[in-house]
Amino acid sequence: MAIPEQGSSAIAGIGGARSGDLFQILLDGTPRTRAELAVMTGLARSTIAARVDALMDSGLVNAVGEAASSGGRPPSRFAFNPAARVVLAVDLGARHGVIAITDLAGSILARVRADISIDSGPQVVLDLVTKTAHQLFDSIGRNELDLVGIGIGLPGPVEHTSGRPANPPIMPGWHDFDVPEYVRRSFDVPVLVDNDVNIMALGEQRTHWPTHDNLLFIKAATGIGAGIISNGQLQRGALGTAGDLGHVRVARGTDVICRCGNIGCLEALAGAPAIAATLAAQNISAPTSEDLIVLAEHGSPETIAALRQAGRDLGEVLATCVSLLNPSVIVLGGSTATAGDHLLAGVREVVYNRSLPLATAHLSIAGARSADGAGIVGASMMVTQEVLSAEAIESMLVLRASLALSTP
Amino acid sequence: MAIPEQGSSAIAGIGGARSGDLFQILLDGTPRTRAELAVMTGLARSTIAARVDALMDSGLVNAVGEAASSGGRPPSRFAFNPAARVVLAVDLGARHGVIAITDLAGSILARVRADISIDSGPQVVLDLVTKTAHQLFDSIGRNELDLVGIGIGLPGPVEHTSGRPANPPIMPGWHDFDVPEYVRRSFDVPVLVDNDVNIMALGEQRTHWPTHDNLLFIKAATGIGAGIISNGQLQRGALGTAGDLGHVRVARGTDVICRCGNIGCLEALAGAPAIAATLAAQNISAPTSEDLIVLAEHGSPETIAALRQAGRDLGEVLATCVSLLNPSVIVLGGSTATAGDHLLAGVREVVYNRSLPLATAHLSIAGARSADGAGIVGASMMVTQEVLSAEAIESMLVLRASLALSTP
DNA sequence: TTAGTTTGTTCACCACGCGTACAAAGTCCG
DNA sequence: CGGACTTTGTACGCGTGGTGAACAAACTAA
Repeated sequence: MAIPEQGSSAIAGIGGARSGDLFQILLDGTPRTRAELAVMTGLARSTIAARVDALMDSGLVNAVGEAASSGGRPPSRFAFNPAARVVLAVDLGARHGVIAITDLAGSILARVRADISIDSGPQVVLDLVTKTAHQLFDSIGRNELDLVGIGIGLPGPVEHTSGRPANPPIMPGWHDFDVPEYVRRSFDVPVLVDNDVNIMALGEQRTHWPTHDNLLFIKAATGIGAGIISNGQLQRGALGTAGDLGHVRVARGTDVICRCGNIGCLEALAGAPAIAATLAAQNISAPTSEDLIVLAEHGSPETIAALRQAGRDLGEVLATCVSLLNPSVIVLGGSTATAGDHLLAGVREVVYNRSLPLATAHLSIAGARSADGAGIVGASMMVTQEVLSAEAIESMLVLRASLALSTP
Repeated sequence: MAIPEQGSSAIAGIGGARSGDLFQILLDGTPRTRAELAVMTGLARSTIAARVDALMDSGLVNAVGEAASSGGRPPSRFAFNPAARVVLAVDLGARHGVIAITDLAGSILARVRADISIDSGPQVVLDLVTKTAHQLFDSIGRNELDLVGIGIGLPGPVEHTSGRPANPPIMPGWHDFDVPEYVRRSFDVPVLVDNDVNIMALGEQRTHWPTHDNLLFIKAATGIGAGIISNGQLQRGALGTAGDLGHVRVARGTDVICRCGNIGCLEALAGAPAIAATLAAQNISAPTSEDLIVLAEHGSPETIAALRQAGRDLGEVLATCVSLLNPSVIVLGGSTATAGDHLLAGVREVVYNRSLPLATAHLSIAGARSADGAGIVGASMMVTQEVLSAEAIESMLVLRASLALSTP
């Protein structure tokens, strides 16, 4: 005998769970049956059926075989289909950039690394990006109409809401340039722009630390910057320059002059050029970050010592950050962090010594896990987070429905 | 001739703006007409009328006279009625606490300052709080049924989601005590608990800096702590200990031992006891913060110098915080900040010198404006923010409607 | 006073979602 | 192997909520 479903319809519709909300449940990728979705949402089975149909029509949800029967007719299962659409993810550095097409789960379908000088100015750089993007679409034989959005990471401060760089030091000509507007001339989809460190932080958090809502990502290379995720959200500050740790003063370096004109800046002590200079003074040549990595791998004592000291300097600043933000993880990325675990060791040494036990008891300090491409994944995530939101899905489905009506 | 209202009903209901959402618009206090609300929400005038009626029935919205006619029947106007319900706001310090009843806008209707030793333990303290609360209700002659929630600020780290203090150093017996559960035995309403600094930060931001979404509040007294508002939201960190700046190392104090066992802590240099000790070494007695304020007002050069130096030490730490968080305001509160503008001057001196121009160009550093009671207002705001949310209002109205049906 | 305008209220219509009924497709047991 | 049972999937009547139009009320302007 079938159990009568649900009671009073006086409170019907209060939940207000629409197709978009249903989709949010499926976003984790787990295949689910209609019945499971019904109990999760509290909606009637008939309603779920209609919603699932709409989502299947759009392609965003796929049937993925049947589940085991529990004594009756075996239910079919449905899951989010990340392959339904694609995202264009762009990570631009000072001298080169990575342009990639990913699916909706952030998996890279195609990628190209190109030599791009960011100082050629926005038009030149972005034209090259869009041209490369068209080629990528050709190479994987995918329709450009499947593109739902573009995410771009830039090596400087960006006002994320408007997508305009704000006084970027190494990006002449980019100040206040309307990146989304320009890119949308080539691809008419949402264009989201952010600082490259923020994007890497997002990529690391979403892929490797999903249970940690308070993560501090550090990129240590030529410059030193931080991406802050608090309460699960990227924190960008008032002008989008949050995380700019390069020019924080460190006690040790009272006599070191930084390129910013101040003395004792973290970057002037622990930035990649500073480490190279330290080694040069000991007659060790390591002009590039690759050199540094090789030296560290071969166990050069001077290199290891220099990296460890850089880690201590960085750790001094991070100890303050830990007290202020109380993160549960610090992730160290960037070329300097990749050269063995020496930087990491220096950071750990100082942070665990300096901070209160309460703040460090549950604090992990780890190296970045997405060796390369954290930026790409983060750029893709930034887009999907916005484009796959309940509201966005909802309006997309409504649009499709009205189109279907007008062309029967 | 009347203009036909609205078009296709195919997209009807997509907005999903219910009574709760309507109420959010009215929350700013501005009186509005039904017609204005209709264009703002996009809902039909008839729908607005029903929603407004429901809100008026609940008392949360009041008619506030008529607006000027624009050639036809003059419209009546409606506005949020903060007097409809009350909030119990409690701000507990180490040696005394303030207990107040506020309206829904945070205006204080009645308040009492009581001598409470926080180290008497949670039961004793909270019993006194609830007893005092009952008396306050009597004194203003208001029904306790009008109470919608209780906000409590405690002088130590609190896990806000559960309302349990986490290893608070100066609150023996409070660790992991379920404050909401205990208080709810006396008043069966939502009980929200947070760190006192967080609450003060919230109060300052909501009352005096509503346009600044990135605010850093500093309380400088015996201890030194920060409340972080980023992106309009309080940031509490992984364990609720974010903002614990007291034990960050400052370069100057390499030989000062702090009570935490470490050396060079900010608190050991710039905390109120440290300032008192500096003055005592110069044969100036200022054991309490009131003494300090009097001395500063009378222009004692030693006092001013000590405060200014404390400001510089604090500024050194805040310079790092500015680089990390990129706030648009830093607000200095607490007894030390109240003793003239000397602490403020020291902070400004160092922060503006140390930080990059980009971060400080639009940065204000100001003294707290709610001389007293920022904690109370913040505690009240914390409650209203939750209790007046769209969802909360929605379910309250639904509840009222069903009660009205059952008792005709 | 009268025409015109805008607000406030009532009411029929319509779409959406719910719950029920029933067919379809399995499992389990004799 | 077939019938009893269980669970999924689909079709359909019904109630609710929101809309838009019609109309009454209240005021301005000529």
